[in-house]
Order: sequence, then C-alpha cells, then structure tokens
Amino acid sequence: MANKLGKLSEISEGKIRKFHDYTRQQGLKTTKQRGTILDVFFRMKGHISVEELYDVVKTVNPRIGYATVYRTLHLLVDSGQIEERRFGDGMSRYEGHSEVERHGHMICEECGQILEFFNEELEALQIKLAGELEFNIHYHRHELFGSCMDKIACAKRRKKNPKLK
Amino acid sequence: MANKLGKLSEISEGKIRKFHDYTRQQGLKTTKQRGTILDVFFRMKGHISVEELYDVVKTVNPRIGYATVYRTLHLLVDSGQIEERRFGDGMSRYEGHSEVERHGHMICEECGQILEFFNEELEALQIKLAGELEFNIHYHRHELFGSCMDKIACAKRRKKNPKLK
DNA sequence: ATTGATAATGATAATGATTATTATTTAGCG
DNA sequence: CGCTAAATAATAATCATTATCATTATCAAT
Repeated sequence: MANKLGKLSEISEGKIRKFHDYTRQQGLKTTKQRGTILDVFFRMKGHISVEELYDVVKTVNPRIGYATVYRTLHLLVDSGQIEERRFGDGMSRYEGHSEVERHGHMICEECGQILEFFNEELEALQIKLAGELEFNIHYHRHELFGSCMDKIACAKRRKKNPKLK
Repeated sequence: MANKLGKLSEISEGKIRKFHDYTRQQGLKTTKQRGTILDVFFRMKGHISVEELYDVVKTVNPRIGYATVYRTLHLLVDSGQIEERRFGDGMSRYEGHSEVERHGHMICEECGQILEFFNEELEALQIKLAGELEFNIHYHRHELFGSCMDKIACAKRRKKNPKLK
C-alpha cells in the first residue's frame, strides 16, 4: 500500500498495532476500510481535520464514506492512540505524533501554522496550581493564539488556506 | 429593573457604561432589548451559555428573540467587555467578571464546575516559551480538565446538570 | 469452506449551535 | 414630526458532527 505520502514510522506502526490490540480486546472487527484510514492517517503529519484526511483517503479508495472516517477516528481516540484537538476554527483536528505526552500549541492567527511546545517547569507549575485548588488533572489544553514572525512563509501558507478569516 | 438575580456590581456598571461608549462611537443605537440583556447578563455569574442567558432573559421579556441575544453577546465581545470561551461541550460560554486579565480554567469532568486560576510565574513562562519560537501572543487559552475533589457538591451539581455525559 | 451472529459500512437524514435573511419596527438626528 | 439607518423577531440556512438503516463483511464455531 505504498503511496506518495511519507513512510510509516516505527511509532506509527506501534500505534497501529496497539489499535488492533484494542479492537480485538473489544470484540470489534478488522476491516479493509479501517486499514486504509489508519495507513493514510499515520503517513500524514500535523493536526489533521476529518476533511483533510477524507480527501486523501478518497484517492486511495473512493468508495470509503465520510462516516467511516469519523468512526475510525473516534475509535483511534478511544483506544488512546491519537488525540482530538479543537482550536476554534470550527472543526476537530487529530494528532497522532506527539513528540511528548503533554504539550501546548501556538496557533498563528495569520496563516494557521501550529507550533508545539513543551516545558517541564510549566508542567510542574500546573500540577502545583491544581493541587492548591484540590483539583486532579486528567489532561490539559494549553493554546497560545497570536502571530508567528516568519512572515514570508506565513503569507505563503495563508494563500494555501483560503478558509482563514 | 430589579429582579431575583444579584445586584449589579461596580465593575459591571463600568462595563455597561463602556459598552455604551463603544456603541455610541460606532454609531449604533441603544435599545431596550440590549438593555435587558446586559442587565441580566451582568447579574449572572460564572461562564454563561447563550441558552442559559436566553432562559433568564425570557423571564424578563419573553418577546426578545434568540438572535438578539447572540448579537448582543457578540457586540459585548467586540467592545472588549466580556470574553468568549469554548470548553468543548459544544457551545460558547461568556464571562464578564474576570478577576484578572488572563487566567486559566480547571473544568471538572464529573460535575461541570469551572474554577479559575492565575499565576504570575506561569504568565512569564508562556511569554518566554513563545519568544523562543519567535511567536507573538495575542491571547491564550489554558484549561485543565479533571475532577474536583469536592465530591458532595460535585454530585449535587451533577444532578442539576443532566446534560453532562 | 459454510453458516450464523453481529459488527461495519455507505448513503443519507437528522441534529444542534450558530449565522444569515427579510419584513417590520424603532432610535436618534435634523 | 419625519427621515434614514440600525435593530428586532421570526425563521430559514449553514455546517460540522451523529444517528439511522438497509446491506455487506468479519470471524468463531461448525
């Protein structure tokens, strides 16, 4: 199932394996459609919307429906292999390649670029603050909205992304 | 226009005044409906959804429409007097009583309670991290999802909030 | 390999929050 | 008072996401 997208990384292969462990354990079935969707998803990079994924999936198998893409992404989230994000552009985005477990995002409001950041000190501080209010953190969301300074690349990306306001 | 909601705070009165400054400056008109909506909104506390606000507004003036509530909230945001938040429960929530400019939220997944937190060190750290990636922050969103430890109150709130999953 | 129970699929309708439309009413200035 | 632009209320439209349902595919047991 080689295609013009990047090759599957070790990490991705591990995630696909864990996904299959999960579905088997849940008594769910293995299907070609899910195989295709997983394969495509894990070759893409970044924070992928359902539409973006579907568009590529269609090029591999045009008979796969939108609903199946949704369902498979939900299963991937349930199985813990990917994460759902909402950055306020009106749709969910999914990421499967977190370099680190917990990280934040900087979202450029000009061009839509998404940078990731992680900092130990920040993590510790959050836990400390939660503790002070007797709060137990399951997961967090930390997003900085603003503008990236890479103005040339920024303008280029903007052109490719006409949906941006 | 006294009702069973709390009384208008100094801060709220200031915000209402600034709102009127804004609309006048923009050449917009003053209407009874907006007056009612402002009055109700600023007597409520917490992170208010359109539906919650509309339900109370209706009790004051049942002839006010849903769309007017939306429009007025947008105007309030545009004028800088309140902030729009999305916590992932599928709808926008608005807050007008930030004790501090920038703060984060801890959201209890059990009962829906929303706590606010603020920390100087955290703010400084964010700016530093953004600087390292040459990113200029306009605003941020920092949310910790988890469980509050106040289990008795938690269960009570849960009962009042049947929409929670 | 065949069968049977059940999960998965694909097409499409439904949902629900938000936004746009439009005919009518109202505010605010001269 | 009368005019003009803005605001309102009711409702239709939008758009991402979910639910529905008839059909098809998987897979364990035979």
